[in-house]
Amino acid sequence: MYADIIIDISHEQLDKTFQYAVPEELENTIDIGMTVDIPFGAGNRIIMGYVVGLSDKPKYPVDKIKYLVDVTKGRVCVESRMIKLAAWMKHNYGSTMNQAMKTVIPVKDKVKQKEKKSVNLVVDAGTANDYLEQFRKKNAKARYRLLEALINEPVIDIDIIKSKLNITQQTINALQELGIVEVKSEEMYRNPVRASSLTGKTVKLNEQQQDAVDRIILDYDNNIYKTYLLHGVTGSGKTEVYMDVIEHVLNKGRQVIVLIPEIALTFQTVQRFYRRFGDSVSIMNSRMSKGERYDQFLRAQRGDISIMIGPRSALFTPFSNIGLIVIDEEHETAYQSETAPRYHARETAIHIAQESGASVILGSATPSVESYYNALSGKYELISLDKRAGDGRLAKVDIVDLREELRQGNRTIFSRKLRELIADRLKRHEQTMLFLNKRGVAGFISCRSCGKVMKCPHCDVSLTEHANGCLMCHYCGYTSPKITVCPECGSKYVLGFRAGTEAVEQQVRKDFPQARVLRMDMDTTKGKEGHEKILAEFANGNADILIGTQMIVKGHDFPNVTLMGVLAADMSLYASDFRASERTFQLLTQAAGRAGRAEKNGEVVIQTYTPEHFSIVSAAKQDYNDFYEQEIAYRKLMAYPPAGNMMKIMLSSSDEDMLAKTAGTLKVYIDTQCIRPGLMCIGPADAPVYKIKDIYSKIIYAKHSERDELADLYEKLDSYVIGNPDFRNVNVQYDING
DNA sequence: AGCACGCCGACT
DNA sequence: GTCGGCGTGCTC
Repeated sequence: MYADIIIDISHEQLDKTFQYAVPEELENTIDIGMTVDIPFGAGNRIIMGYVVGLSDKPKYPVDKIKYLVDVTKGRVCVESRMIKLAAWMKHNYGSTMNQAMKTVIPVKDKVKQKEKKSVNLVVDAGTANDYLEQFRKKNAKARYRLLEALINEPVIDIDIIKSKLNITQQTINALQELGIVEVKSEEMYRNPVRASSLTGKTVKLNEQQQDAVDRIILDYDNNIYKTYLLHGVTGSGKTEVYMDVIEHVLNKGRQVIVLIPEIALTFQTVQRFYRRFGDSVSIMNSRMSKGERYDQFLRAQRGDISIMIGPRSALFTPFSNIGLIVIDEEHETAYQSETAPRYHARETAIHIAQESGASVILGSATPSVESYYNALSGKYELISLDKRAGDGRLAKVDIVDLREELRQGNRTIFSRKLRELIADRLKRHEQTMLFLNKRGVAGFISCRSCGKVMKCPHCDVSLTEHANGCLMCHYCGYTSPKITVCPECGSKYVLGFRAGTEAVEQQVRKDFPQARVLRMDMDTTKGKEGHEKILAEFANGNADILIGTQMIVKGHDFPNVTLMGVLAADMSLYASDFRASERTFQLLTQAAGRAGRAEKNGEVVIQTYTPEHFSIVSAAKQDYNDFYEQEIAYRKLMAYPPAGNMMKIMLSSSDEDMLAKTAGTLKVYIDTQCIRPGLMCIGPADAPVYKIKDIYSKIIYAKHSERDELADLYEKLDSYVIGNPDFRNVNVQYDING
């Protein structure tokens, strides 16, 4: 008997199955999905591998086939559906089979918690220079290169050494044996989850909620498994709908996965599920220890639990009979993985559901344009909840035109209206939140006088400013010279937004010295604890004003907040990304939902240079359909997803010249060798952040109306890149519809 | 990823 | 020659 095995080394050249002979005594034990120990390579070193197939026929010269050693002890066997899922992800999102396997197998007992290794110089300058001279004489080029670099900079990241200096592990080992360097690895540590207790009231479903539940349950009982888009305005009680459907599914003896964006995975949310479903609920989060995760995995497999709540990785809980997958806040960007395979939890959930005959509920107050498009086209079923469940009221929203403020001579961060309202709230001892939506801001240029933003004439996304003052499009590479006067109105107030949360804090302290101010951003929330601490302090009323970025508009409810100020709504509007309008609408709608969720009337002030922009207008009206109509027209016009499909091909390398050369080669290859009707390819252009840690990146975009065409293109490009030695030091990543 | 093999310049 | 060191190719 022979076993097809994926080996536990993530490398393109090893990303295929290897056939091993199964020892007779293991023939009855071995099964697809098991982890086995195998001898590999010339040294027959023992590594791990995953069994993905079994057969009686050898497909490889029999004399070269080795025997596998054993089934790895202390590891759980994954079901074969997980291996199929991994293969699907590999094909759809572009990754090695090994990476896909690791994504799908949630528990790794040998946790490679992205430990960062660095090489440190451990001898003094004199000794180092002696060695350097010695290497030069002996013509030991690699050692010379390495030591030279280390003399300049005594601590260097091991990845950079290997890629940028083209040094192999052997050279590092050699210097280590000579006692010149040491390799140090930094371990990341994580916090255990801490729980406190809370109580809440149970809610009776209103008519609309009950309708939604009934519709889904009726289909379910008739074995119709669909994807439902539950479009419910803020406060319409989506969670209650989920819970009723979940209960029904559990009663049928099937299991449920509930996905929540990590940031919203607070104890409060989870507590609601605990209260209703008790011990059958389990949580997964990224901060759990390997032991805890391993337990979760076993418990799910044994059937001890039947509901798993967690971030996108909870999707891979090994339940035996999944009946329902719920994705809350389905529009959140956290549902897309940042590492290969760059899968999207929504698409993956739908795939899993189709494979196992399960339903999917997507819930959001501001659905992603993709999902709404699918709902309108009949691919998903749309269920709307437009009535607020409790007694909550919509906040009153005011849009303030900052251009007008400028004309009136007010050049500060706060409009007169906002300043007045803040003073009023201070007097009434109610709380204020000030929101600076800095998401994806990379130096766009706008006119302070007329609000005009410099955009690419071909791609209709914002141009970003480079160090030399040139403006550049990150989709197609279009460049325009430095702009000093507004081409629209001739004003010389053309510049980018530079204000950060610190600047806002200073201004608040200056204008309202009596106010107690809290600031929440990357700086003040080092680690997860900081985040919760600030929110708790604000909730307890220890501050009057909370200033922050996106974090403050997500999740938590503060009943005493009656004023929300959005300082510059435009900021997220002009990220150089075709989803900028969508993000802006979502953020503003969420922000507006923060004010006045309880009995007190809330007010929202949105300050902007472009009060007429549809994202801002429709967010102020809390009108999703209005927003959607205009946004989808734009997507259709530009053939952006969901109206078309777009593949992002990102090339990165430490060698700038090589990067430029290979990016050009690849573009030419696509244009000449991959001709297919309807394929459009733009670029290469510099990535939004061109240089990160000495690694340069360029991007090529390919558009096509059919997704499969792009997947085919990916396969073709991938094999071309692997076969071309020029790409040796260039990393190529693909991302479809990200 | 890591091991073996073949090539290349320096040294006995 | 031959030895230490580097780059390349292969691994069931």
